[in-house]
Amino acid sequence: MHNPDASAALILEVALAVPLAQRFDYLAPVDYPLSGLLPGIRVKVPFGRQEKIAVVLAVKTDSEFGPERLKPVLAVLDRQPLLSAQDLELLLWASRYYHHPVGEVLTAALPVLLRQGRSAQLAQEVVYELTDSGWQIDLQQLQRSLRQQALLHWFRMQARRIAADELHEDKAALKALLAKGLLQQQSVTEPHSSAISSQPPLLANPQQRQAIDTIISQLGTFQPILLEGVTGSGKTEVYMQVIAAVLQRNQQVLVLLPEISLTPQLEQRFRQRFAVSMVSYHSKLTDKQRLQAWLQMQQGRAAIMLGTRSALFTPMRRPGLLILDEEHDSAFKQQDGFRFSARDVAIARAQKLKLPVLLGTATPSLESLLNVQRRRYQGLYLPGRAGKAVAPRLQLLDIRNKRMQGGLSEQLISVMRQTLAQGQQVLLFLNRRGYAPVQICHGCGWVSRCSRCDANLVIHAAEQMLRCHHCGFEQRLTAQCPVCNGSQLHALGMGTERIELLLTSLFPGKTVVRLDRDSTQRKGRLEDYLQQINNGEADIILGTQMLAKGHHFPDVTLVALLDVDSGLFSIDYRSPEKLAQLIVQVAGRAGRAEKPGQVLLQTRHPEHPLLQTLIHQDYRAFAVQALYERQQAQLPPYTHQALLRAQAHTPQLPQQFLAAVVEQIQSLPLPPVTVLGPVSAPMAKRAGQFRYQLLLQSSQRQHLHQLLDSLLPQLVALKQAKAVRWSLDVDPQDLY
DNA sequence: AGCACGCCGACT
DNA sequence: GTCGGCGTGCTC
Repeated sequence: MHNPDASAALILEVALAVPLAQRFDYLAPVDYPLSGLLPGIRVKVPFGRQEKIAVVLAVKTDSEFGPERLKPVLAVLDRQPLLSAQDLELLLWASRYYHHPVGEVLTAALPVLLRQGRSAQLAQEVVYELTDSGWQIDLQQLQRSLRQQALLHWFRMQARRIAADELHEDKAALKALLAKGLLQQQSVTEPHSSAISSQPPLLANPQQRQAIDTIISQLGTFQPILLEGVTGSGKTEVYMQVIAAVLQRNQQVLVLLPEISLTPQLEQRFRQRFAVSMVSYHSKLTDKQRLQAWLQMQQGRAAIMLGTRSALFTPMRRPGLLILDEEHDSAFKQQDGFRFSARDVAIARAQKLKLPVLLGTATPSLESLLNVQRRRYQGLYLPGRAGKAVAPRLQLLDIRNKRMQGGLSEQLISVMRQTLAQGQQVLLFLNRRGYAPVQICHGCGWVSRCSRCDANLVIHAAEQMLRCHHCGFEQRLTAQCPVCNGSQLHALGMGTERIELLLTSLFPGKTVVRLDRDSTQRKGRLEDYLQQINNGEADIILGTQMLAKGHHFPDVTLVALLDVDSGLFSIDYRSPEKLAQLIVQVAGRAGRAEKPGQVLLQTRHPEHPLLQTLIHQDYRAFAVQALYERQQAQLPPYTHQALLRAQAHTPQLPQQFLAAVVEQIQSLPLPPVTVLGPVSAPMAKRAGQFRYQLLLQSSQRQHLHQLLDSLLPQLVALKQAKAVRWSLDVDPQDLY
């Protein structure tokens, strides 16, 4: 362990996957060639009593820790760096920007198998193709095996070589066809096609053309671009033509989507257009598949990667372009552990790599719009719907002093009747699952409040349960009040389950399909329902937020949002824009070109300025208004925030902890940062835990960072911290 | 985060 | 007597 010539020894500074802000120093192996010791390689190191995989951040000759106390690394795992200098720089930047330990940030960048020390070797690619007899054989001859028949038919439809990882299922049928000599297997080392386009691009309209040209002209330089266009305005076509240009330059493209469910359809369109090697990357893949996809991109074998936010850090051999679709989507924010915004980090990455980064959306986030106003981003706008599509009509339904039948106004019911009579589908939105959001006792005033949180227990009538949507606590629904034993229990308010019952009684003979987390829990259920809807077997579709994304319902001609007011007056300052985004999304997804849909919004505040702008389907006018209100209220994007959450099993501990933090802050000779709190959080995430939070705000990003830099070591040192769990959510609005 | 050490209660 | 509960402390 002791190095005889410590002064001359090389020292490796590494990052380890531990929740510690420090980096660790190790002695480099003496006999290892110096040229192989580079930042970005992995090494195996002894750590306490364990062995861990670490990533080398720097190679140096001295250590503050004291060279004599250093342990030597056990092994060098890579001959080439896995991460380039620029990618490492990005990760270190992210670690500072989000005040999160380096080791854990690095963890986000590497697939599991690499973190575990697996070799970074690309598997030989196996492809399958039809043999001559595979082309010629009569499918009927395989009559006894429908699966083989189907697979062979699929190969004929594809009419190309198929990579092994494209065939997820039916290994048995594949084996059988290979054995019968109808398919043949080959190992290839070259990408299986070098052709860029397998299908010619569509003709772009003038606006698309202009956007495409503008973006292409900036390839090779850093430029964030906000591409704004409603559903059907042809954003995907713009993406594809720009991608074609990047591929022509022999460069790679990384495309990020907010959700896995959106990847297949885009993947399909891309595969039809491009013949290049393409990989996807998301959490539904196996560890092996993720490793291979990552390596394909890292080694430059794949030209396009399509993935969710976890794909953001995938290294690229020849980076050409980053695309982030549905830029406004909150799924781009990682909500636990290393809290980061994939959108913001993508922009930082593009800056480091000198690439354009394309942010596409129909409903830009207010931050992005402000950045366009401030000329940090370039704004491109696709005005109309491509083709001759007509926008749906939006209308407010004033329900002040109107007779209601459990959440539905009579006016809405009558419009629904007309629509259904014409054999068309109706779509209803209510963002509240369960039967009713709360149960109350008219005898004693008892309210079904969760004993572990501050949230209410929601009535789930089908399972006869009271359930907390925040901590998962549940108890049986009883006929008597648990406090006064009386029988005057009442369900207060409306949930999707209750509306569903109401609908079946209001519209007998009509098929109601309810889509929420409860009704689609079982795997494949959602797909079944969507199929049913698209087959025209559903008359009324009722659902929560989960309906808004990705799905298009061509036969729906009437959409109603049952409760828009809760979006207007929520404590969450982002909820008006979420509501606006929902409305625009829904408006774009219902109906088809020749029969546009009608969208009704039930409200008790028809004069509300935000609603007034929204009924004109003018998201931009809405955004101007909403931005102004945010500025008045001193909220992001005009201010920078950090939220310190503390939780413990007693209310006192986190309160004491946060009080100590406040004291620390006040004793620091630092620029002004507003401290709000400690306040009681409305709900505890984990059962039985009391959670409090401290909101730190500053109009200067630098001030916030300075404060956190001096605060973090003290936070770690605070003795109560052992009993109190805390997490920090930093939300700076300026990247550079 | 792991993984030790360490000191107190119910068990073959 | 010891197995194991999780409080506390450390990891180059």
